[in-house]
Amino acid sequence: MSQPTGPSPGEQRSPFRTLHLELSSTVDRVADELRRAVFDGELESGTPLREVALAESLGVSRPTVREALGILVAEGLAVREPNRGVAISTPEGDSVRDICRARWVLEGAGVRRWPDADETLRDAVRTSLVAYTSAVRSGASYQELNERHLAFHVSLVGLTGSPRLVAMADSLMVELKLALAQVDRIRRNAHDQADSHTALVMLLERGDVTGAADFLERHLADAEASILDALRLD
Amino acid sequence: MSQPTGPSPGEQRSPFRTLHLELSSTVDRVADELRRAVFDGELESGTPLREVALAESLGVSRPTVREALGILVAEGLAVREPNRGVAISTPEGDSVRDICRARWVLEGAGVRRWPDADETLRDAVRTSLVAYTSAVRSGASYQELNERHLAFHVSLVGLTGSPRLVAMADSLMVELKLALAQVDRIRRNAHDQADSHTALVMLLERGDVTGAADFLERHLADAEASILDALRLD
DNA sequence: ATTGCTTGATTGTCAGACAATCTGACATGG
DNA sequence: CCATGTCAGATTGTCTGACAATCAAGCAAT
Repeated sequence: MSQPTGPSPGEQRSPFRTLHLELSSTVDRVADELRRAVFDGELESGTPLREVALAESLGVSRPTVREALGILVAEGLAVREPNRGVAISTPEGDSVRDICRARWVLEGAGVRRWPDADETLRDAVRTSLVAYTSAVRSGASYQELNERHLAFHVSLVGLTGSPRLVAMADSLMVELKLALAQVDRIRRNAHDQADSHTALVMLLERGDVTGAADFLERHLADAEASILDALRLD
Repeated sequence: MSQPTGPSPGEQRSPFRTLHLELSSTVDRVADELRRAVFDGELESGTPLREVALAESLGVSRPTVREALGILVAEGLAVREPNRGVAISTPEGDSVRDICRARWVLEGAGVRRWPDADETLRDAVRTSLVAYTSAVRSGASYQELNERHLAFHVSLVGLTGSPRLVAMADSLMVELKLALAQVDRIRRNAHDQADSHTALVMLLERGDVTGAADFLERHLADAEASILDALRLD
């Protein structure tokens, strides 16, 4: 035995554990580019995504574009009507309400598990909070503020310790970003919510879980009302 | 105005409201067939899904198969390793635990909303319960019992009134069905859980929401232990 | 005003092809 | 014996080109 510390073949015990190689397919890069364009407001809600036009524009073939569009549709960023192609989703009032309701279920579950959660998960919440607040103070770009803000909320779901719930929260945030991109097209009012979030974490650190849950519920309700108001949807 | 009752062009007021035409693409049919084969145990966990072989077998082209495989992967039923193709997922112990934890979050949220839920949603729970119990009494097939059983649990999530949470629950059930299909390959022990479910609904009808929630938590914990035991995973 | 036809555009699906990559076996050299 | 280099086969990732089905719009006809 030349490797006394790694007898099991499945688990490599080597000095290269920290190395990673980002191998991305063309399809993934196309999907990323489309997402970026949507979130940056370059593609308005309802815009049809023609396969041939995109293929020529991006310098890839039509099947590749088609597969990328399938990903966007699966994520809810776009909708496909049979034989009519796919178009950027238009966030309805019902969608926003539904997303916020689902957020409350997921994030509330995370907050309630704060006392029992692993220390590393609680630390993830703290670090995402400081990442957000420091971005606010340093006057980061609007896109980045949104990103950090939503990342904080996802880290709350992370308290459940469930990768699947986090994935669901991520998917909700993607849809939310779509709605926000439509709002920001009109008026970019990323009002500072750092204080609110800091207060939430302080309640948690103090052990007041139910207080934090109530606070979160109000916070999410406010966010919903704010988005609906900005979208001018009843 | 020749249509005084339907002035808005988006809402058709015609006598054909009940008609529906199921238009399904080839890709969807391929995906359905693959799902069926997995759930029926024809495809063992870990089986590689070769694109050319499937295309010839099903009489469709490779891009069509490829797109269907993408759907399966997005659902979590299969995994894709770059340049190595996709294979049926193998349910790990961690996956089962995670699925059950996520189930508890979603279904618990539904149960807690029973008092405030719309009457039609509560009725959906009742009807799915009788659909399950009657299937049990009539000695329905194993597949159908599973289907009804999981449909009842999804109907609990439906109490939240959130389509997205229901979709998430559906996705969890699909993964659960995959794990159960592996179990049933060995021993088909769909032990009768109708009594347990009936007791849960009776607690709800009585207005004992917290009691129902506790009952559900135990029920889900038992289910998790049972599946893990059957899979012989620690 | 409704129906029917025609044209152009777009998607859904197919067939064939090629390069890149993985697997496994084999050969080579220390 | 072990590590490395090499090769053939298999499979995927992607491209090209093509065709039928469907849709939208415009126009003609009843």
